[in-house]
Amino acid sequence: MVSDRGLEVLRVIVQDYVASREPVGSKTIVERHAFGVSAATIRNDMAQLEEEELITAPHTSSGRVPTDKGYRVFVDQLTEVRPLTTVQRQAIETFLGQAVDLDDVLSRTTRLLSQLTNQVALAQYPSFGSARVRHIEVVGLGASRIMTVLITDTGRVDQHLLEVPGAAADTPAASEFFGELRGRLNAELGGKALADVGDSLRDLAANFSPDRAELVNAIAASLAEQIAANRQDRLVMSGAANLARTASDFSGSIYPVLEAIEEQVILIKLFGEMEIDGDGVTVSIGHENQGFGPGAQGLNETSVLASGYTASGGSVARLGVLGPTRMDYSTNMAAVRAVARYLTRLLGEDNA
Amino acid sequence: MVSDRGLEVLRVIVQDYVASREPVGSKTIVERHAFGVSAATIRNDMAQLEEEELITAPHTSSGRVPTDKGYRVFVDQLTEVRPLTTVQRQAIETFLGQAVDLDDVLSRTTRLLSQLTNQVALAQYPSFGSARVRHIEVVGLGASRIMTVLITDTGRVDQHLLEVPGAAADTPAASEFFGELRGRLNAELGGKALADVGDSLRDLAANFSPDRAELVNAIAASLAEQIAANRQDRLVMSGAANLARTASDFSGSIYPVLEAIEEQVILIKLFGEMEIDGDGVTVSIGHENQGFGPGAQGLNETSVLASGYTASGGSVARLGVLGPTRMDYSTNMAAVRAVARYLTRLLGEDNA
DNA sequence: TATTGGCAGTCAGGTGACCTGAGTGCTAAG
DNA sequence: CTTAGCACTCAGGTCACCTGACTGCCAATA
Repeated sequence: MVSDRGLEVLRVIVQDYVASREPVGSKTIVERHAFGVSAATIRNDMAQLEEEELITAPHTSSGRVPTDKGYRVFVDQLTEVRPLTTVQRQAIETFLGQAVDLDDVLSRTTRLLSQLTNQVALAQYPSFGSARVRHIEVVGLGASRIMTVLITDTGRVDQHLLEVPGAAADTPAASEFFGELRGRLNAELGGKALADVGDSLRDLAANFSPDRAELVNAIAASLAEQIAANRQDRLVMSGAANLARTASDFSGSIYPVLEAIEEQVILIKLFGEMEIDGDGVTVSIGHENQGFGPGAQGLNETSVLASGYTASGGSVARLGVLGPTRMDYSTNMAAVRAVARYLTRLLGEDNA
Repeated sequence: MVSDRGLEVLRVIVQDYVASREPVGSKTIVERHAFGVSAATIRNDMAQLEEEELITAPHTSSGRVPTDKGYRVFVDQLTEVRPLTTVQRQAIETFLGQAVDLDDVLSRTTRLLSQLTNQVALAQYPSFGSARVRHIEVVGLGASRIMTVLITDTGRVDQHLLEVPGAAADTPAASEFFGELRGRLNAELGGKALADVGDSLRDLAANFSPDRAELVNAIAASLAEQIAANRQDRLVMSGAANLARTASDFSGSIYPVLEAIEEQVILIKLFGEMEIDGDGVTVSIGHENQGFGPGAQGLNETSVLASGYTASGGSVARLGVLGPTRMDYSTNMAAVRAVARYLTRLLGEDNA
């Protein structure tokens, strides 16, 4: 077992290594921290930590470096999420407060978060899964072209074009018909969860005269497709340049890392698997990122910090940062948590 | 002056250097290309090329490398844009053909282009500048919340939320009023260029009863803001990982390059300055990218290829690729041109 | 038993000497 | 104008060497 002092040694190893980027040895530990024991004693503790695979030596005669497992223990037991400074909090409020729509909110969120952490920041669009229909529009755009617009209570707007030859969609009659259709759609579907609208859409044509059936069905199919296609979430990303800045933290090129990030599927899966309790911040470290498809091994030397935010309608999405395992967990976790909280407040009140 | 053979030498230097990534010397030139003269003669030609600053020697005893100026001459005079293979053409059609909306089109475009060129691909949203209003929606979303949706003939949809306390926007009366407002807005503004709608919006309230004036003005202001805020273009980007792959082509870190790319303003300015004739491809090489704001010197060692595409309504936007100056101009220019052409066709017919 | 000082051993990384080979510029001759 | 030849340059690889920062272990100590 590792003694209390041993854990304390682990902590300072992580902290010093993150700060200095150099393997830390027993001598520097006793010099920089008041342990009240000699370097030899620290060496004994370090031998135990190495036994437990919490630290490792890059080569025989060098100091020690935390392993993924070491970072894990550090994150779980040894670090306090230190609160942000008031200046930083204000920066969040002023910068995010200016956003005009959901796109803008998420774009600003990632830019802000990447600046606060000096890492790559990621944010997921609120999932359609548990979102509800707020409003549906059907608009004729010329003779044979119809646009459907789906607005959800998460503030998301998706449009879809469909082509219906011979629909005569720009006549007054069609306009009236669209009005009726719009009314019925909103009456039937308004407030329903997106996952549940399928059935109602299928029966839609029964409510209209048979000669309209084809058109109604085309529109219903378009809406259904719109919902299905958008079920797959999208990610917003910012701060990729920070990866290049910290390139020396990676053993090889940063190419596989960038590639894994652009392959958004991997991150979406990873976000999905990370359990997040309340407004906490979850961390996935190094090899823990594996198993999310080919390309995910590009994330072998990175850590992902994630938290959740809630858009109105209760739909939860993730946001977080990604960087080398050698990162300042304490500060970055605080930043992620603060931004997630603020985002929840913003989107909650904004769409209440 | 540089002789004809001298230019031919420049051409093979560029081609060989791009292919091999190594300075090319007189001996390898006579070995690999049938010039019918000796290495010494080539050396004389190279001395002239160096005199003209078209090539340079990294160090005394090594082969030569093209300068920015050398690439410029190569691009302007010595390269044929070789057509794409049928397979590649088909890839463009099938991949882009599946797109469902403008976001999707541009996202697919950049992913495709980055795959075709192995470089970073960029695409600009069609500018609002010359776009026209296709449709405007006004929707009540609860008691005090109103959403305006602006649809342009470029296929772009922008929504905006506004808060009007006490608007009672969810009453039947309000709904009717919104219908009237919607009708008037579309009648007055439909088909107008976005740049020209300002005046009409200002006079809008005069058409409604005075007790509605405040609300109408709020909505008009919202629409005006929506147009103004979106005048500034956005960029879609893909293939940043390719920069990491070609990292050895840059003298320093790729950090400043990535940073310049994320700072979209620089690229938007650069795109704006590049003159594009017809469906040609314009190239900006190395130092030519300077002068577009701080951070632009990050693009000192990159070249930007750009072409234009036309969305219906005549609004022109740019797309292109960015990579190290040491790139395969011939192939990449062909890819950019082909994608730009296809995009014009797609967006033209799709919104005709 | 836990801690300590001391000592021998290890090894990454820096330095300097050296060599090799690719490539050049120049000159004189064809 | 072209060519062959020659002397020169220099990047980059290799090798030997040294230094300094660590460690592991052991015997002494509190």
